[in-house]
Amino acid sequence: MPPHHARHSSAARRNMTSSTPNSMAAGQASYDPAAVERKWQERWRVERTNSPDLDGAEHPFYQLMMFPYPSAEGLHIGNVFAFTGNDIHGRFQRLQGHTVFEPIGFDAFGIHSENYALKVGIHPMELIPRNIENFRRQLRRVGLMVDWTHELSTTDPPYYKWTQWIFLKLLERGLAYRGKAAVNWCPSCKTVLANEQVVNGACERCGTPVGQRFLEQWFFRITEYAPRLLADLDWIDWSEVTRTAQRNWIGKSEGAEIEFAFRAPMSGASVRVFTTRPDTIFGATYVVLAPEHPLVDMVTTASEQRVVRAYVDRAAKRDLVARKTGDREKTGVFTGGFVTNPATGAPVPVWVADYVLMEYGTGAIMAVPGHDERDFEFAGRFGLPIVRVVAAKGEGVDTPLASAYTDNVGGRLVNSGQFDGLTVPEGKERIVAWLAGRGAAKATTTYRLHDWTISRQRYWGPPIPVIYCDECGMQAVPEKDLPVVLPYVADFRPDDSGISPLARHEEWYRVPCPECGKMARRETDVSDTFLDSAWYFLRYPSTEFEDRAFDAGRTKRWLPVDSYIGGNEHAVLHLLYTRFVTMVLHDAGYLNFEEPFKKFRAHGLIIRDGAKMSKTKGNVVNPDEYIERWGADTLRTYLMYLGPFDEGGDFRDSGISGVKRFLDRLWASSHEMRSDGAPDDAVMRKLHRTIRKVTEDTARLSYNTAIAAMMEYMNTLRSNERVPHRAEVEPLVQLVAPYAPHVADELWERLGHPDTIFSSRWPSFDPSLATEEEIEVAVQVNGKLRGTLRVARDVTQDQVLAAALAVPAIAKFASGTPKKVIFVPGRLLNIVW
RNA sequence: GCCCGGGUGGCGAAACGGCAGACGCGAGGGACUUAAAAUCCCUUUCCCUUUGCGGGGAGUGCGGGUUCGAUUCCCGCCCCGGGCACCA
Repeated sequence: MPPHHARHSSAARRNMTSSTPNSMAAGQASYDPAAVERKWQERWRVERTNSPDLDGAEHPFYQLMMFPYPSAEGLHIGNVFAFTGNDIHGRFQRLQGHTVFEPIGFDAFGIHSENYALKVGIHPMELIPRNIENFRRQLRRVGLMVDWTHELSTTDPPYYKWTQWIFLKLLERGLAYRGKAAVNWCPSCKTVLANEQVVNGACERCGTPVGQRFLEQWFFRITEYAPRLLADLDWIDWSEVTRTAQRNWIGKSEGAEIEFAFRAPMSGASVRVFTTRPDTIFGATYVVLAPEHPLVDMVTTASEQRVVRAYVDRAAKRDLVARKTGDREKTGVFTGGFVTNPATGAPVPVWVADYVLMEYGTGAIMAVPGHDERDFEFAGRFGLPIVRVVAAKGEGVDTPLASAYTDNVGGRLVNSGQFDGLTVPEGKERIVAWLAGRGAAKATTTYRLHDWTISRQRYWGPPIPVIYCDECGMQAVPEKDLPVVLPYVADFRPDDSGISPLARHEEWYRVPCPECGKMARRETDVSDTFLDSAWYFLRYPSTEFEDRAFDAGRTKRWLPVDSYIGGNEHAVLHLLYTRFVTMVLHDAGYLNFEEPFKKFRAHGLIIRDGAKMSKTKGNVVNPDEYIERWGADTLRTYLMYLGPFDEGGDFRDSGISGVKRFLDRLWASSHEMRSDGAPDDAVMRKLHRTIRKVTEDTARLSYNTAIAAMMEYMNTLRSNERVPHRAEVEPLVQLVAPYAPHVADELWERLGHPDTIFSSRWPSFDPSLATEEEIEVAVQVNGKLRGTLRVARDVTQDQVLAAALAVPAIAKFASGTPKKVIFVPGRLLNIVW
């Protein structure tokens, strides 16, 4: 149901095209967002308003938003929310005098695109450009300050040439390697997934339970960077939630590796375990190996061979889902072998159980059932001894353990020989030192983070630039031969073989060896999409250079990114890989910074009717509809007004009319205002307070309260049908500009300014005007509010107290001299009798 | 289970430890108008009391605590959302 202005729209449009500066007084047209937005989007394009001088900017500001994946469904309202939040910040910085670069691009490679292409039966090379075109159209309508001359798509050969180049840099530095490994295999997408892409044991993309496969894969040695990736989190200016997520993902654990020597008949060998609780070693009553552990065969005695073999086989077949989720009932088998507890000298049995994971620590643990829940459960189930070695206050060696006692702060060591009575931290240190002295232990740090699997047995990605030669072995594709272009192949469907579709195209993969010239074979896997997006921000300022990934001068001027705002769903994927790649390029001498973003802020999620938007739920909001009905300016401002930007919010139709009304009133005020005489003093004070608040709130992304402040000022401007003065209105148009750029530019022009409002300077506030002369002070008696007083701003405590005592409603509580008087200047007076 | 968020009117939400509910939506009433729209004005947490003006009390998920004063800080719970999940 289009609002009131619909029937005026054609008249409005006529009026607008003929409007000239200063024509406002004559025949004001009502606000027609569609016409205004069309006009200004065109003007900005023609005048290149949003293309900064990348080489000459004196105060560069790089505002980066997370580039979208161009889905067939088109732009999502969540994208609009995120981009608007970025755009407001970028426009605000520009009004502050910065030269702002706000680029956008498309993250168009990857499984998501490819799966959709398979579903609709259209080749991605046709589908993706179509989707991108639709995204461009929609993005333009939102009115973003995007520099379209630096647009990029990860699927363009001039872009992925450099993605491949980055792969080669990692290869050169020994950070890319091939290895056969148990990998997550999605049977539906028929490809390998990184750990980060497995959600609850299922494929992040399609939801199919993920299985386990052993495949030869390319890995990036991100674990080598774990300590640095972790350390920098202490100082980078990022949202705390994101830093915490990364910290947890990297998962640093300090502890020790301890050797448990095998007993006869295998004397001489030993198994190394990792533990974070070396203090509990006197309570280690058995040792557990992961089923994949290389020592399993060796330790297993002849009599146990059959059972152990069967268990190991079953574990190998059991996919990672069943093992990592669902029923977690502990299982395991005894190997028949024994090792010696290096602290007690006692023999302890060696078991195999799948609750121990090969990929973490050493793949073997010392089990301390008394002080570890999992070990407690396992020991209970298999009748293994449970020994107490830590006791809380009031407990002794013999206090029975109904469950594992895992507290590592309050307890004291017991049953631990010479170490009895120590606290847990003391025990850790002393026991490790003691064992280390005998060569049986060393303090170590372990990380949860795994190396990054980047091979994808799929079609839609950049081919990994490597050639295998029977004579010379694995060869990197020489830089001059980049890009290795992804060929158009009609049959790009993956199959169960675990081999990439490109491996079916001999005409493509047969190439001469760059070293010896004999026929060799290209790598037929492509790389993970997350590699594409790990460096895109480096490319934007340099899109016109074909002979380098990023130009040194441009990079020096524009990077690192000043402000990056995006969804926290990327906290441990994109944002971690990006930091890693940046560090590697820094170490390789290509960048002089190792952290890519000076500032990162996570925004919230837009939901609908309390639920995440999805096609199946049918609650997807199409931005086009809202832009048509209300205009982009209203939609933008409304999305920001919904709630705190970092929390997101529930998108409902109710409320959007209030924002439209606000812009209508801004329009009306700009036309009705008077220019003669002087502005109202009280209104001007309110204006300066508003400028201060909007400036502060916009800077810290508190958009909802900034908008509220502008609305409040609008109420002041128009209260009791007063006619506002030009000096009262004009600055408001500027304050609104980051939020509702089209209407602001239109009104700015109508106010007689020939240039875009975005080349004007943000209004400043006068601190003395921003302060009220008279203030209201709350008067409390014994902490309870009993009245308020209007007093001069700079009154003293005694003056307020005297005034308060003169008020009967307060004086009636008086009983002698007050025990205490608390005075908060400008706020309140509390009298305690 | 662990780690993050969050819980405030009919609704979305504000609130440096200092007048809880700004701003907006919705609802009700009024002015202007032939009428409508637009605009402007008033009311809108709950309970008690008062013919009215007014007065009193309770109240920010629950229970404690610190403080002259707590939505805000501390301790212990409950509920909702998200993430991680046998990580030794």
